[in-house]
Amino acid sequence: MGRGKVELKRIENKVNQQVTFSKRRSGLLKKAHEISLLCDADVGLMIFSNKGKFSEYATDSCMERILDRYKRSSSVDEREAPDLQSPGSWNVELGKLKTRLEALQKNNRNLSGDNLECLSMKELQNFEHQLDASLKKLRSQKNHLMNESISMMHKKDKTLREHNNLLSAKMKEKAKESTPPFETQNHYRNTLCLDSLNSSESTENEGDVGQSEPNHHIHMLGQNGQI
Amino acid sequence: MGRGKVELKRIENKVNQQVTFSKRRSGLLKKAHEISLLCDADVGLMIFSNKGKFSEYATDSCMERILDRYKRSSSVDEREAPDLQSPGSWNVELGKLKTRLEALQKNNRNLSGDNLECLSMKELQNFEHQLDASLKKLRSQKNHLMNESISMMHKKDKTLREHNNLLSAKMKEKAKESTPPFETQNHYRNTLCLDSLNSSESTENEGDVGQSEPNHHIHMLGQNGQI
DNA sequence: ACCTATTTATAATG
DNA sequence: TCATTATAAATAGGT
Repeated sequence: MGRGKVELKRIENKVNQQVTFSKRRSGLLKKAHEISLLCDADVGLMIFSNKGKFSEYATDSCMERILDRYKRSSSVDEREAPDLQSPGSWNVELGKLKTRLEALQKNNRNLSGDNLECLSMKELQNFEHQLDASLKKLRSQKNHLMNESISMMHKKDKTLREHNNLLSAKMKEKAKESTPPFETQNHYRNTLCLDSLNSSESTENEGDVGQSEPNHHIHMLGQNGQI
Repeated sequence: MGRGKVELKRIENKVNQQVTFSKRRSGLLKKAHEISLLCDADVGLMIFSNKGKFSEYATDSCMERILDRYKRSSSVDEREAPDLQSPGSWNVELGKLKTRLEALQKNNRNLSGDNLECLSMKELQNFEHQLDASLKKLRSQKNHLMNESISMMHKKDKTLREHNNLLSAKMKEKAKESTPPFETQNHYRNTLCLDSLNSSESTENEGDVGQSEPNHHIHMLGQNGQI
């Protein structure tokens, strides 16, 4: 959006970076406000510039409320600073950590597809294979989870059907007691069974179990909890 | 931004609201990521839809880190660069770095598909999308590189052929001077041309250019690689 | 900070 | 939801 297409990588020129930051920050805040207003959403946004300057937006101007909601939704909130007592060469440690951190961050960006311009063909291919492999593993794990949930539903279904049969049998008994057996009643019972079976099967087939391509069916399944 | 001007007020129609929410949410997340990457900013973004569905973005995928920083900055004033001279601050710095490093490392493992067992369905889906997007970007970049090299070789080929023609012409001249023209020499020239052409083409076709996902890449591709 | 040429985001539509 | 398209908005690069 501007006179040139923007490269998705760190802006090295400090001045440009600062200008861009300022413009984009206001854009981001504005859009956060808009979605909150238009769509009735609760939004919390925190921005620290590289210089440490802080900006925020929160629906109803109350970040605390959003944070509370966040904590509640993510249930687990254990907070503990790592204990570092050894008075030794912190200086050295710090340097090492920073180096390592930079390496990791670079890798992370590569893996996120954000820093590809400077990679050679061979490196690109390596990353491609790595990503492909990761995706396979991930999808297999996803399928595993889904299959588990499906078999669980099968069991549930079976249980329900058994219960249903039991109830039907009982009804039959009662019917026998009060009135002499009649053809119509048998027929009635069978119909009931079939109905319950059909409805449960159509329910459990509502998600797309098949591999590959993230798609909306899967979203809907996982939407509200862990399956 | 769209076919109609947007009214800055709550969208009453539930369906429209949901659609708009979905679109704007992805836009917001994207922009949060972009400012983080481009300007080296630390960003934390939390969104609850009106239905309660939660989405988030955090620099380095670690919301906890951002929240921590937020808490620190809102209680104690986190002005400017940390004072590395005071002995106590190293400790703090070190802790921060380690936290960040751990976050990155975790993210890295997840992106590499190494640590999937403990992820929820939702997290898995997030990572799947991320990986998919990365792979697309990566392949597009790969294609870009290949196209570049191909067009370079075409140029080279052209140059060589021109040079070749020049030489042939010269030879022909010389031949004219010393001996009367003969069929064999023409034939020789043609053979040479074909050879140079073939060798360059076999080189440029190494690797798979036409990888999957045709649609979106196409327009990204044309950017710089003319062929 | 202001100005536009462009690129992006997205509302409407199928 | 998904894709497409026409348009409104955001913003990169200049001044």
